[in-house]
Order: sequence, then structure tokens, then C-alpha cells
Amino acid sequence: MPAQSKREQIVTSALTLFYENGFNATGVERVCSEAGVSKKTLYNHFKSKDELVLATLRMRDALFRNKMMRETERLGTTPAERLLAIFDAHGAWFREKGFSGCMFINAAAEFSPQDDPNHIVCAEHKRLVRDYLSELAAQAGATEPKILARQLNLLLEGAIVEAHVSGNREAAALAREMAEVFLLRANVG
Amino acid sequence: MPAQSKREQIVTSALTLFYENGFNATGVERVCSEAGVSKKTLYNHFKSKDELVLATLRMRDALFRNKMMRETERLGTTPAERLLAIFDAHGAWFREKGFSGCMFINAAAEFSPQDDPNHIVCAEHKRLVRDYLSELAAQAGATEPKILARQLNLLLEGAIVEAHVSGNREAAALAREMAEVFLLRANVG
DNA sequence: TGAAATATAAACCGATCGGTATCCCTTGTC
DNA sequence: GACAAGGGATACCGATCGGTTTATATTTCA
Repeated sequence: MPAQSKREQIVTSALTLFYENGFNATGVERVCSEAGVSKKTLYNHFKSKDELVLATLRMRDALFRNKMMRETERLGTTPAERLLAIFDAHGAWFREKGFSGCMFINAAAEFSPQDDPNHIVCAEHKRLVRDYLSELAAQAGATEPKILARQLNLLLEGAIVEAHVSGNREAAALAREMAEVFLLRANVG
Repeated sequence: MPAQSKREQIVTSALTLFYENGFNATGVERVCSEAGVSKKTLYNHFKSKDELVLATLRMRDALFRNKMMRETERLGTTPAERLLAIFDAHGAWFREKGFSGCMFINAAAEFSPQDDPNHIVCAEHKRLVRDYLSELAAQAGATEPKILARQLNLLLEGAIVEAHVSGNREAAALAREMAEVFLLRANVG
């Protein structure tokens, strides 16, 4: 049993390929060759491409939020600092090589109907991010943590889109400045 | 010569199909049958599917901004009112049947490389929207119209994503409340 | 009316799609 | 040493992809 199971190899390759080239535009054959795995093995672990997409999105959700939380807690000590540090963490992400926007926004674009299972996973991811913001906002003593969370989340989404569509890698800094205003209004900081 | 030329029929069908089902997921054959036109005619007017995509995006840009400006000017009289009316216009859009997010955000997701011609058109569209906001901001006497425009634009983007990915059709109202804060800070209103 | 242009429907092209089946070889286990 | 399981390579399946061709209307206008 290798360090990475076959299943993990497949999902790892799918993460990059789907992210950088899109879901419909990436064939299973490509995923197999990139993972160094035969088609038979892929369909041994996943019933269909759609199931692989689902598993890949779930893995991305786990990896993304894990990294976001780690970075946020590294860059800030108090909850209030961390609410702003999230924007810095996003700014660093925007500057990474291979940045292609938010995988879930991209997936929601390709799986547009909101009752599509893939779309639902995207909505869940966004809710979990919002929950994290809400938690930090509550810890920071915000007057209305959930509202503050929705506001900050909206700023994050806007920054991600600006960064990807318009290639504006400074969008995170703008969003951060805007976020400060709402932190103050919620009696945070 | 009919009310709509063949070319217009094709683009009109492509607008809906690409918007609701995605670009890669929509075949040219489907566009033809929906437009009531033969494949040969399509390729008589467009050298390739890619060129059709490009033409469709450009048409969408024209239609979208035209409607946005008309609605904005209908819902508000002063430039300051209109800067807020844009959010109301977006709110109405989110509630339209068949709403599938911003076609340019969706296209940027499928044509991810920022030097892809299709992606470039998306960035241009976003710039033109920002320019409109900037123009209104200047008319409203904002202290720094371009900064205000970037702020409002970021809020709009965030609202669109929230509305589509998470199905939150009230995102426009939230964004509008947030926008008011920045109008005041720019000495508008 | 007659010639030129433009349309259609359909067959057709090679390539690729998601997915299956076959064959053979390696691997671990008793 | 026998044996089952899993995986690799590959051929194959029907369907669809973007795109071309052909043969046959239909339209347009001098």
C-alpha cells in the first residue's frame, strides 16, 4: 500500500485538472493518465465521472477550508484580527501560480441548476465558509455576528471574482479596507 | 429579409443555451436546431464555434449593459439614487426565471486562462460596467469616483455570486445596504 | 423568366466523449 | 507452489463532438 492510495492519486490529479481546465472540458482519460492509473481502476473506485466530480469537490472543500483556517489563525491572534487576516490569506491565494478563481464558483457555472448535486456541494461549501466567519464574528463580540459574516462573505466573493475575471490581484486589499468599515460598525476592533 | 437575420437567430438561440447550459456543454447542433437553421448556415456566418461564443458574449454585453442602464435610469433620478438603483435592478434580475448567474463569470470559469479571447471579453465587460459606475459616481460628486466605483462593483459581484451559487435572492438587498455606507463615506447622498 | 445566391437536410469525417470488456501480469496470502 | 485479487494496457462500444460536403430546394433580383 503506497503512501497515497489509488483513490487518492485519482482525486489529487482531478483536483488540479478540473480546477485549471474545467469539469466538462476534462476527460476521464486525462485524469487517468495524469494519475498514472488505468481507466478500469478509476471506475473501480468511482461509479461514474459525476461521482468523481463530487468526490473532488468535497476534497477541495476540506483542503480549502483547512488551509484558510490555518492561514487565518497564523496571520492573526485575536478573532477581530483574524476576520481581517482572511482577506490577506485570500490575497496570497490570488497571487499563487495557477490561480483560477474559486473552484466552487466555477463548478456552479458548469452545473448551473441549483438542484444539481454538484451545485449543492458548492452551496454547502459557501455555507461552511460563512459559518466560519460567523463563528469568528461571534468570538470577536460583533453585535450581529451572522449579519457581519454575510457582509464579509459577500466582500470575499466579490474579491475572488474580481481577481479571476479581471485579473485584479489587489482585489483582496480593497475588500479588506471595506471589511474594516463593517467591523467597526459591528463594534469589533 | 426577415425581422431577424439568420445570424441574429443563431446568436439569440446561443444566448439562452450557453447561458443556461454552459458553453462546453452546448453543442453547435443544439444551437442550430433551436435556431431553426442548418449547420451549414451557422458555419456560413461563423468560422468556428469559438467565434460564435465570442459573438454571443459580445451581444450579451451589449444587451446586459443596455438593460442595466435603462433600468437604473428608470428607478432613480439623481446619480446618487441611480448608484443604489443598480442594486435593485440586480435584485429583480436575480428573481427572473432562468437566472443562472453572470454569463461572464460563468464564461471566465470555462475559459480560465486570462489570455483566452473569450476570457478577455469577460474582463472587458466587467471594465465597462465599472466605467458606468465610475461615471455615475463622478456625476454624483463622489470624492474619489473611481474608488467608489470599484467598491460598488465588488459588492455587485459578490451579490451575483451569492445569488447564483447559494441561491440567495436577497443578496442584492444586503449589497445595497453595504453600498449606502460607501456612498456616505464618499460624500454622496 | 432565368441565373446567382443562399438555404436546407442529410450523410459523412476523424476525434473524443463516458463507460465496458478482455487479456495478462503482478502482488500478497495461505 | 497454488490461487485469488487488483491493476495496467488496450481494444472496443455507442454517442456526440466540431466541422465539411453534397445534393436539393428556395429565395432574390436583374
